[in-house]
Amino acid sequence: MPDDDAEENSRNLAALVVRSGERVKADFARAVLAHDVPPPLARAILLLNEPAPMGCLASQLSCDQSYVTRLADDLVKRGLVTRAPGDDRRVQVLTLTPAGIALKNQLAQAVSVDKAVSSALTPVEQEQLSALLTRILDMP
Amino acid sequence: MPDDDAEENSRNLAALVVRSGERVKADFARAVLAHDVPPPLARAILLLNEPAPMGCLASQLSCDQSYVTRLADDLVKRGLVTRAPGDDRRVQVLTLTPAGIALKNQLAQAVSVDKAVSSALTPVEQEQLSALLTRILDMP
DNA sequence: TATTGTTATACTCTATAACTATA
DNA sequence: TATAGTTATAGAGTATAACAATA
Repeated sequence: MPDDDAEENSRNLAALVVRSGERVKADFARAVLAHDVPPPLARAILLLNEPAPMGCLASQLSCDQSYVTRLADDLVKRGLVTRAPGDDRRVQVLTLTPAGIALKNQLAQAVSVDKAVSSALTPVEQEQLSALLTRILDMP
Repeated sequence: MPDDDAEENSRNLAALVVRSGERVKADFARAVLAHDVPPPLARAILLLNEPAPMGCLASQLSCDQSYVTRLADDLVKRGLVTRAPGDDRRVQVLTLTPAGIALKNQLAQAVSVDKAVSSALTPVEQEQLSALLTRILDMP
């Protein structure tokens, strides 16, 4: 039955997509945990190229604002960011401290060295992969 | 600086791989939750084509055995599987009940209908994607 | 003694709801 | 009254460690 084959193939492909995502996440986690930074904190740090309101970070991380509060608490406790009111006094702006900047550079280095994705594929293949995955993500 | 570009591209690609995996997982979750089955339970059910020892399920799910105990408790409570000692009396064999089989068929149907991956791509493209992702997963 | 599974506990990541302060 | 952030709480998914039964 070719129908069953098609179905099984597409299930395998789905599983492959999931496992690849998990592999990339695991690589990221390994790289940043070596610097004693939990992955969610590392993600936030790497996004903080410019000082940013907490709500902005929430949308970049696509998570709830209350979770950003939690992350920010942790980052401040570690001396990696400061929290200061913005022009609109409701807004709290997060800014990397010098220690935060130094750590961000280390993390950027660590995650770029530890890149299963780019070391496995040629630039052309990376383009192909990117195009295919974009098609999936663009599905309704 | 072309180096920065390459680095940024590979970071974007990594993010794309992660997001695609999350998309597929979210589609799976939506499909099975419509049948009142939490995703981890659904995964277990779909793997139970044949009666299987718990340790076998643990390795297929790549999770700890103690977690399989938890899943099995839940599946038994729902009347979807039975737990019975095997030839080696240390082993507990999980077998789908008739209700479990019926649900498995419904779930298989639901997840195959709801397939962003295969509806977004032609068979040839699916082959390409599969090959590229396999290369990533085969990295040391 | 090594292996299979269970129990109790705890951890990580994240959301929801109710709230405060500012606009 | 709408918006930004905070607090307290809770839930999903999963692991670790100590243990029991069988081999």
